Amino acid sequence: MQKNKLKLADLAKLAGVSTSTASRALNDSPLLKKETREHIQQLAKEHNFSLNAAASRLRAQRTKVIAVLLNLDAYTEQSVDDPFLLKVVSDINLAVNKQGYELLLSNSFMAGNDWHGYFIDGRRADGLIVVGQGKQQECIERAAAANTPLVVWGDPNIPSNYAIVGSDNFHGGKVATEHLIARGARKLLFIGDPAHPELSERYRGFLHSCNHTQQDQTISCELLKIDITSDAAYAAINARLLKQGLDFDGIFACSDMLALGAMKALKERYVSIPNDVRIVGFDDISMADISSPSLTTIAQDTRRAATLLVQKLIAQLAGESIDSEQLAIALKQRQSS
Amino acid sequence: MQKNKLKLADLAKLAGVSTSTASRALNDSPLLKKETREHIQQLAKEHNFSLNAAASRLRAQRTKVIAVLLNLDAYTEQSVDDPFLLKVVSDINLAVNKQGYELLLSNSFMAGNDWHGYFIDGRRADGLIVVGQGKQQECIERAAAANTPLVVWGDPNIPSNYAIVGSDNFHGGKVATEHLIARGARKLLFIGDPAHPELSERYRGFLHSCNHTQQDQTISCELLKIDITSDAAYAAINARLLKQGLDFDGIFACSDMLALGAMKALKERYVSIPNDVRIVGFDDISMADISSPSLTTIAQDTRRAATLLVQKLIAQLAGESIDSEQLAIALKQRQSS
DNA sequence: ACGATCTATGCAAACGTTTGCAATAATAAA
DNA sequence: TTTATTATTGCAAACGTTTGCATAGATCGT
Repeated sequence: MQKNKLKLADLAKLAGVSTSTASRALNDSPLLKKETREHIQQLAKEHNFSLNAAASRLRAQRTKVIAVLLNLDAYTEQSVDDPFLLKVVSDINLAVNKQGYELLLSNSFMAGNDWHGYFIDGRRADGLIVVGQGKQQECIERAAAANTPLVVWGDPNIPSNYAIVGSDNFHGGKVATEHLIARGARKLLFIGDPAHPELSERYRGFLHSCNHTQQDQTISCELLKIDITSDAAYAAINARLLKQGLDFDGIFACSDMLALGAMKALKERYVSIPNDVRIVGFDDISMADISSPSLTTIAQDTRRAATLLVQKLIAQLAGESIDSEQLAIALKQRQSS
Repeated sequence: MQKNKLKLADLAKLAGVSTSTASRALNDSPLLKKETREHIQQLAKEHNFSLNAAASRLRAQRTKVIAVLLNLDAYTEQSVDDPFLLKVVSDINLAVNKQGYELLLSNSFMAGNDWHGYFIDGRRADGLIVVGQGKQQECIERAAAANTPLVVWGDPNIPSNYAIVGSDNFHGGKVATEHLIARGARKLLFIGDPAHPELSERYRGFLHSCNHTQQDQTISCELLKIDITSDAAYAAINARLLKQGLDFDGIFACSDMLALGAMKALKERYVSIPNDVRIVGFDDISMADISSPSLTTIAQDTRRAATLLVQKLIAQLAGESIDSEQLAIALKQRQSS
């Protein structure tokens, strides 16, 4: 706990070089002779020296920080509780660190409406990863229009002036629904809220499968529009069973949490899964495997998504122009279907 | 997208004042006349002006950033996916923002061993919230010894030279176990890993209840030491049932995820919950309520914990000395017991 | 052996704020 | 009126890096 923190100049003096040289050494500049560089780095280690990031950022006009913005309409004042979303953040965290960047975790509460001003002009971060397109995309579009280095986790099929990385939600919806039908379901329910871009694509896939599957029997499909919380799913299925009885035999839930909520309601009313009702979720959160019956679901490759998001953002920071990219999904069949 | 970003001097010129005045206006300095202040703030809004945080931090020697450090032995190279931990982070995020600070999400991978050097000397953050005490506390202790503003989420009963906020794990363990016994369990199993400080306290509570409960029959208790993942719990209970049959009638799992894993194994072997085996978890993650049977658990007040962590840290930044604080836990009885 | 090219380092000027101190204008006290 | 006090504002010096340019040896081709 030395009282006087070392500054670069002090370290330089210790090494008998100029501050320029010291600076270059710590930044691995190829201008320096290998010995000089290593000697200074060694010295820095010994003295527990660390650069003043504020000064460095000011001078270099570069922060080496990536901001992750949770863009969730509903949760403005509320803490996030969706395990899938948090997994995405966690994976992004890892990917960001691997590239030598730090992660500023933010949200609309802090950033306000002018994301470019807050993050970029404000020199808080070099670029932005937006998690979730949200119901209205104005803020993202404005930021993109202002040339903010920016990548979005969302549905790559949505037309946009910014790059999006995300799963093939339409295909995921299709696959899930085809699977339900293949497993014998004929009266299908979609639960979720298609107002969200990604969920809307899943719903499109659902409809597509319902309408295009060749079967001897006709397939009926229905949208049960609910808030995307497990509680809402539980309540909705519960109410449905009470009012109309069991008039469906397959559920495609737009997220695992919804599926689990629905399953709880079904089990409480002694509806057999998967015999009476087959059910498929989306996301493949860890609970999908632990629940019983375990939950068939559409897995998203968040690990790879995170890597891509960060790679693309960094490419954009380097001046390259980047494109959206779609990730393949995978059906994980388990006991619920 | 103005090409030339405004700097404070420009804004000042626009307002017809000096940069000093402009600076004070944006920082709500009481030195300024109210009109002046508001006029400049107004102007700043109009022009989407935002201060350069790097410059500000350099000059003021203050970052207005709080770093949150996920201190997890196991997860060094791996992304976190414990829903409870992520909920804690999310609650901290909220609390941090409410106090006007930003949140730097970090981990041992970035910070290395010299936390004081990295965060404080490096001017990346003003203070540190460490989530999880980890199996070995050297890093925390060293940082605390270096006078790092620092608060830890952990068990407040652990002796330490730093302030800890956390639940009363011992009492939680006691209450959970007493409840199991009250519900008729006699042969109790604790699953988890007491090597972690918090879990060790829960285990102590477990033992205490087993040994001090007045009952006609004697209570047996046993530690089943496993990794703290739901998979491990599933595997362990599964193996146990195969090898020794059902030789227990109550489980206290040191986390909900473990409890859910255990429940899955029990259900697969047609052990009735709660008739044959009562089970209690810890944390009260959202899945506890959704699972079926729903899971009795010890709820931790993460919302309040987050608020306290941030408050204490900020108090410490202001020079006050702060103490550890223990939060009450609450038994949530559900169907599993 | 001599200019030309290259390598390795130092000098000094930014980067854009905040803030102690001085200065001036306005008000109160005498 | 004069002086002491207070309320506002401006001046200019930091904060600690990075980096374009200059410089001085070292190397090389002829």
